[in-house]
Formats: sequence, C-alpha cells, structure tokens
Amino acid sequence: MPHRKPKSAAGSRGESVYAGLRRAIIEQALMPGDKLTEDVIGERFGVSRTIVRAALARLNAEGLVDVQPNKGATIAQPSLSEAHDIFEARMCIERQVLTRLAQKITDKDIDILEQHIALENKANPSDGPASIRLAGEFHILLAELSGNSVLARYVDEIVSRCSLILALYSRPHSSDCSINEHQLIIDALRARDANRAIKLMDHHLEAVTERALLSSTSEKHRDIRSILDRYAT
Amino acid sequence: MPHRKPKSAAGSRGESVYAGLRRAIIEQALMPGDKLTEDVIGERFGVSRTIVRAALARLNAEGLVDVQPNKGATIAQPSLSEAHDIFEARMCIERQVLTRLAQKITDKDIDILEQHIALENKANPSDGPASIRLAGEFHILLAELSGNSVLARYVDEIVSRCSLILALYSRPHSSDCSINEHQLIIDALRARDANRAIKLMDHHLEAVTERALLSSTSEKHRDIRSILDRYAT
DNA sequence: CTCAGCCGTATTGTATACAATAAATAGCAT
DNA sequence: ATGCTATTTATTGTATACAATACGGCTGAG
Repeated sequence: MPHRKPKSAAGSRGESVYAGLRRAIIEQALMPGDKLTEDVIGERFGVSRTIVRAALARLNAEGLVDVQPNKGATIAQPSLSEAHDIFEARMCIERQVLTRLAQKITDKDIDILEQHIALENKANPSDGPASIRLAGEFHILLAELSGNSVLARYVDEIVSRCSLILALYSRPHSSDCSINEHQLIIDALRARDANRAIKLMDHHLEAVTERALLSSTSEKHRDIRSILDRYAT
Repeated sequence: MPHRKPKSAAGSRGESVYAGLRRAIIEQALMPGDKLTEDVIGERFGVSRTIVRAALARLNAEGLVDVQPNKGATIAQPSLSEAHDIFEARMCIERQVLTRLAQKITDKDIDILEQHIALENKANPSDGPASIRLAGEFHILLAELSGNSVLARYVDEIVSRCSLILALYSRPHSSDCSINEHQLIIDALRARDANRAIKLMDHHLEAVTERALLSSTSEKHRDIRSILDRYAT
C-alpha cells in the first residue's frame, strides 16, 4: 500500500489534512475548480488555518491545487497544454522505470504487484472512487519497486495530476486503467522483456491520453463540506 | 535569466525568503548539514517565523532541505544512493529535453543560449558562487526552451540537488560544468542532431558523476548569520 | 435597465502568543 | 572523572488575533 513517504511534513496532524485532501482529489470527490477555503477545511479536519495552509501549499507545489495570492486555493484545472506536458513526462519517466525494473525485478516484487492487482479486481466493479486511486497506485508501486526514489516521487506526482486531467477531459468514470493491461505489463516484466513492457505501457498511456475530449466544466458552486467530512481522518 | 515560475507561493515576502535561501544553497554558501533555525532566518530576512516556515517546507519538498519533526531544518545531505537516483533521473529527463529541443529549436532559442554562455564565460574565472549557479542554469534554460513545463520543473529541482551532491562529494570548486561542453551541445542542437546532443550530455553528466569521491564532511558548528545577510534581498 | 461607485462581509496574509518538545547544562552519586 | 537525573534554555508546533485584500450586494445617477 503506497503511497509515498511520511517524510517530514510537520506533526502528523498536518500530514492527515494533506493526505485527506489529496485522496479526495485523486478519487475525484473534489473536482477541478472547487474552492478550498481555509476556514472550511480547518473546521472539518479540526485544525487551525495554519495547518491547512501548509497542506495547501504542499498540494500547490505538487500541481494538484492552484493557489493565487490573496485569492485562495482551488483544485487545479490543468490546461490541455499542461496535460500534454504531463503525459510526455510520464512516458519518459515510466519508460525508465520499466527499463530498470526489467533488469532487477525479484519474485517478491512480482508477488507484491500481483497482490495489488487482486485489490484492483476486487474494488473495480462497485467502488468507483477507490478504483480510480488503485489504478494509479499500480504505477506508483512499479516506480517504487524500481528502487529509484526520485523517479518514484515524480511518478507519484504525475499520476495524481493525471487524475485531474481525466476528471476534466474524460467522460465520467471511464475507468482510466484497464486491469488487463496491468497484468500484461507484469507478465512482460516477469519475462524481463523491457521492450515489451514499454510498448505495453506506451499503448496503455496513449489510450488514456486519447480520451481528451473537452467536456464543459460545470461551474456550479459546490459545497465541499460534506465531501470533506468523508476524508477527514 | 531563470529561474522558475513566480507561480503562487503567497505574498512576495515569502518568495524572497525562499529564493534567498535557495540561492545560498545552490551557490554553496550554505553547506549540507547546516542548521536552519527559524528565528535566525526570520531575523535576517526581517519576517516572522510563519514566512520562514513556509519557505523551509517548500525547500524540503524540493529535497534541498531536510525537515525533521520537532527537530528543525538542515541543509539536505544526499546519500550516495540518493545521488545515484538523482543522476539517473537527470539523464532520463535531460535526454527527453534534448530530443524535443532538437526537433523544435528556433534561432531565437539559440540566441538565448549563446547569450547565457557569454554570461558563464564572464563570471567563470573570478566569481565562484555565481559560476556554480550559472552552470546549472544553462540546463534549466534548455529545459524551459523545450517547452515542456513539467520537465522544466523537474530539471530545475534536479539541478539544484546536484549542487548539494557536488558540495558533499566533490573536491572544492572543481567547476562542475565545463563551458566548452555547453557550447558543443548548442552546436549539436543547431544542427538538429539529437543523438549527438544526447551523447554529449551523457558524457557531460557522467563526468560530473564520477567526481563522487567521499570527502569528509567537516562537522563544525557554522554560524550562518553572516551568510544569510548576503542573501537577504 | 445598466453601470459605476460605495459599503459590509468573507477570506487571506502575517505576526505573535503560548504550549510541547528537544537540547544543553548543572548537580549529584558512584 | 564518569554516568545519571533534574532543571533550565532553545527551538519547534499550533492556535489565534489583527491587518490587508478581494468579493458581493446595494444604491443612485444616467
């Protein structure tokens, strides 16, 4: 179970606000454009604005949240151009991950991956939100197993931003990653066939990319309070 | 003149603390391991701990500063293993940058690059600190000209972390990037020869990598106050 | 009806106060 | 001296207070 390092980030209260918001964004409970008012979040998580502010700044640095001076924070709305940049970077980095992984993958690694796929299969039919998150975590897991912490961090960041892109430009809940493809990638890795794995991944990501059909972003003022409650702690 | 986006990051006061610290780190005025006490920094920059704290958190997210809960912040000391990860990621990403750039580079882009090299040449003999920074900025400039903002951000982050690595593991001030190599890369790009550019860059980075000869980190308690004064606005 | 300007409200920016934790020091016993 | 515990000091964690700014609605003139 990813995700990333509990590294630093102040007392665990701040961490939980950060993690809660992040999960809400990735599972598309909070949608691009939603206003993130410091008071509201603080009230729901039971912390002061100080903490909330730190969490928002961190999410902003990761590109999940857009903070404008004196105007506050909203869930980021990546432009099509940004989306392109993100996918290009993703290909570049995930290829490297697969190359490394095909060289050094162990049986234990494969076990971990298979186990994760099992999770995905279990969650898939019913639980929409978790399904979105799990599909992304597969990629994060690959990056972590590659052993390069820097690449892993970037994949983590990029995958979560892809969540935003899909929320904006894809029709609702067309599951972004078909599990079959994940299985095929594992098979290629087991055979230590980096090229096949890369080809699969490329196809996999291109399939996602192509779903970029501008859908009008509904602009209604959403009240995020009840949503936050589900993600507080 | 890089560097990166003034994007977000609260009122410009916080930005200047962040930028000042960052520059001090990159120019190796602040060395890995140095303690960054919030009060001290705030006093020197004339802001409250609130601002300093935000800046430190951001630097921490970028891997330049190490923040440990209840213990405070220090300049990061990348391990050899981390150093390896960083260089691997750097190669992977800079290759992509060069590939893109070789396709779409314009005469104006080349002008900008040549201009920057002129700066490097001027600063090189005398001004040590600025020279270090400028050498890195060449790579950041390449990434920005490639037009992919995500890759640009990662290059920015990685190059600055390389500064730390060199400070830790290289003998003092062996200039990390010979300007000649930068010129050769431009030439390759002008000829739209991506492969040659990549080969040059690989060699260039490997040369840097090889200077990883563990030098004992002098552990004396340094007083960073006077250093900070030079970087406060 | 439209639009400009004004005022009240909501929200963010920053400093500060206080609590909690860790580091440093001193005192004591062995 | 050496090691252990108590006490003081330094530093960080968090909440809150207040100032600055942006937002929304209202009024009135055209």
